[in-house]
Amino acid sequence: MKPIYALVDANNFYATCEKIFDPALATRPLVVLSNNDGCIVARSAESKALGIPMGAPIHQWKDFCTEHGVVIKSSNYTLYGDMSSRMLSILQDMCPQVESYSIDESFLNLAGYADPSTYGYLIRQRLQQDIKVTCGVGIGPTKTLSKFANHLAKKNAEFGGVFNTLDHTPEEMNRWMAAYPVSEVWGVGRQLTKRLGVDGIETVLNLARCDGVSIRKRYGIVLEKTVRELRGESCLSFEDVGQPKQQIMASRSFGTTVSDPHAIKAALTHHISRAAEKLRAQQSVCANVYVMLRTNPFREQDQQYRRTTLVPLDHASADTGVLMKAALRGLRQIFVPGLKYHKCGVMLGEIEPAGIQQTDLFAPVDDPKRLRLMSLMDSINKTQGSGTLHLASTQLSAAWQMRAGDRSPRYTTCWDELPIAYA
DNA sequence: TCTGGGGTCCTAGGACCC
DNA sequence: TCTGGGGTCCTAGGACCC
Repeated sequence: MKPIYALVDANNFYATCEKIFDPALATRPLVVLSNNDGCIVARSAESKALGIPMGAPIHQWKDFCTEHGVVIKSSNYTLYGDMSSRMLSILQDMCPQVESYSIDESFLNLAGYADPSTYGYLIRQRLQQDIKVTCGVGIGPTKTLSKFANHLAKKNAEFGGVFNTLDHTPEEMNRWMAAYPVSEVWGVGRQLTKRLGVDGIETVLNLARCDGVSIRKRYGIVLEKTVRELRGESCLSFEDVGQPKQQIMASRSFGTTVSDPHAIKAALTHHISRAAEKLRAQQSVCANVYVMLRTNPFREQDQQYRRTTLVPLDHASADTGVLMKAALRGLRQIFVPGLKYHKCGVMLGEIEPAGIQQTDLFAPVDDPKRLRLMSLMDSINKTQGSGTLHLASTQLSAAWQMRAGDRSPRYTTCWDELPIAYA
């Protein structure tokens, strides 16, 4: 049976999470900042109404926020992550096939349901009731159409939060597609919008009516799939939850510019620890470690530098110590003294499931005793808080730490930060 | 002063091989 | 004088997503 895709997407997810636990904020405009308190990554409905744009650097909007009483919050991923998994378990309870696409979005397969649209309303109601999260539901025969339907559901109040393309005639759908710019299509970003505009393709309908082959020649295979999906031909399949990641990254900009190699080393060892933890959590090993280092591209007055280097391991590993040694070797290769660095990070590549690597008798493998130590460390860090236990080689240095001035409490995961109700 | 982090997929170009 | 071309692998980088 062909799948029927329902995209369930929470409205203003981060802002909503903040409001749920602090009723005083219920009707106030609110924005949530990125890591490091750099730019605005989420806005409540009231902030959107004030015209605050997504992604804006907060320093350009600080005065505006003060003037209009906008509440500014640092991001609290512990809280959002926990709310996200609650949302996911409700969806999994309501539908056997769920693909978690991002922290606040999932695709569901509603094929076989007697009335997908009605079920969409039920899903919406249940999320509202159980966790106070409002979402939009877009339903269609392809992922790209369900994305577009979701957008229509959110933008047009008359649909009550659910839009199903299958409930509309082709003529009606054409009218909807003609009414929205091509930039609303999933997979069409800024650059493509510009190029398509030059070619006279300005609305969703314009794109849907393009010839697949010529689009492929001019724009590549990705956009060709998008065109076909807009016409109802499914090209992107359903992926079940729990696929192991093929790359694992950990990177962060420094709170300030950093030139001291020891501070960079400290940051890098921290990133490796986090990445290795994620690697072990999905029961994988990796064979490559990429190290990235760069200056701040926004500071045009500074000398610019960015480099990545790949360090292959001599055996696939999930041992923090092994990965750490490789990362530090990479850092020595690309570090240039005297520059003002802004960000560093690591990426683990060539990831495969642990335990099935091809090895011959003489190829080194991870030391099982060390692996038991790692898994013990992981479980303690999981329950007692990240960083409770770490390898001695993980250097502690405050020089590069993030800023997060206005983070709300981790209401749902930390005993010390539970919400308090006064009777 | 202050501009995120994590992920995927595709493509172009160089190196290398036969 | 004339000095291949196609396949594959790797890497870097770009585009997109949220």
